[in-house]
Amino acid sequence: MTAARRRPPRLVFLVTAAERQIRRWIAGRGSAQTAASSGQAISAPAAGVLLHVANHPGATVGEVTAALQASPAGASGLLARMERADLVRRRTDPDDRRTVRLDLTPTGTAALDGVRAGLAELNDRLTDGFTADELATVARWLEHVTHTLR
Amino acid sequence: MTAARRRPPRLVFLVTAAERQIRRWIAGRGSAQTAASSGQAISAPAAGVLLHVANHPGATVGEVTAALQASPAGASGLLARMERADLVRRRTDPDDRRTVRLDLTPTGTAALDGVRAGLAELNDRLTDGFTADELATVARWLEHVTHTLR
DNA sequence: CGTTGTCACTTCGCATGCGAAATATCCTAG
DNA sequence: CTAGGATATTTCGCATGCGAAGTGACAACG
Repeated sequence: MTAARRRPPRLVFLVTAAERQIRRWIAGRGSAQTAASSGQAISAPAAGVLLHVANHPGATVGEVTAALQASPAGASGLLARMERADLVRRRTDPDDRRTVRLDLTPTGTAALDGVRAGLAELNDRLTDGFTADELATVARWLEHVTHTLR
Repeated sequence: MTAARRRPPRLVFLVTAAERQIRRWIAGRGSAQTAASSGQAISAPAAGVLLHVANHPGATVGEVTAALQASPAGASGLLARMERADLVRRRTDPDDRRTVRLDLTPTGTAALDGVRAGLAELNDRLTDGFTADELATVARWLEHVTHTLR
């Protein structure tokens, strides 16, 4: 059981599996707790959008794209679905009609509390049993992954 | 910069971003290196299938599903695409015609070397700059995520 | 002013992945 | 032997995500 005994497992697979498990959890239990009031599960990327737009009203699609580290196409699709779900509103910037500015709808604002609560619970579960140092290592590694493959 | 200084970033987002980055890397640079000979990028789950079936010829769909920690539906779809790409063959078990047994095609077998090489390179990049202990912590955390949300 | 390039975003075609329902096959009790 | 349940896999509808190509709008040069 000593840390370095076993040949390090394939981290690629572990990350893939972990991400899918998170997605499943959000879709499943999440629908009963994360979104609580609204009743529908809000995916991690969607939650990211809600939080970003809440902190930066009038944010552009490009800003959201950067914040999520997604592709423009992916962000566009996500925002379209979120608009269909009445969570955000898209509005063409009158000063530069190429850019689209985003705002939360009342529904989106109302969903915020549930999102924050769900995120907190998820974070609690994910961090449970690990020291701050260990979690810092994990975070550093995840950032390393994101940046080294860029 | 001390480890525990900043409020721990939202691990959920980091995992999500890292997984997407891995997927992008495989699809992009991967097509030129991972699959080398065959020429087409092989996704992480597809690589998992190839390796599992190589080690367990005649494996069933259920076994692959468990190995990948995927849903039966997801595995089924993946296998359908892999069969379309001529990487695996599906054959009904004559002793129990509900189960489907899997084997690698010659193409699939030929792709194995490239897959292993790509996986090794990816693993090198992912582990670069981290000690064995740190990586063990990361692996332990990823497994914790997978299991605690189950 | 127009032409030409750049920028912001969307659309399209595809891969991946899920849950729920359908399908086909096997097994077991009566 | 057969009805009913269990099991293995697929199909369907949807969400997510990407790259490439398309669209519309600004900008800069002549």
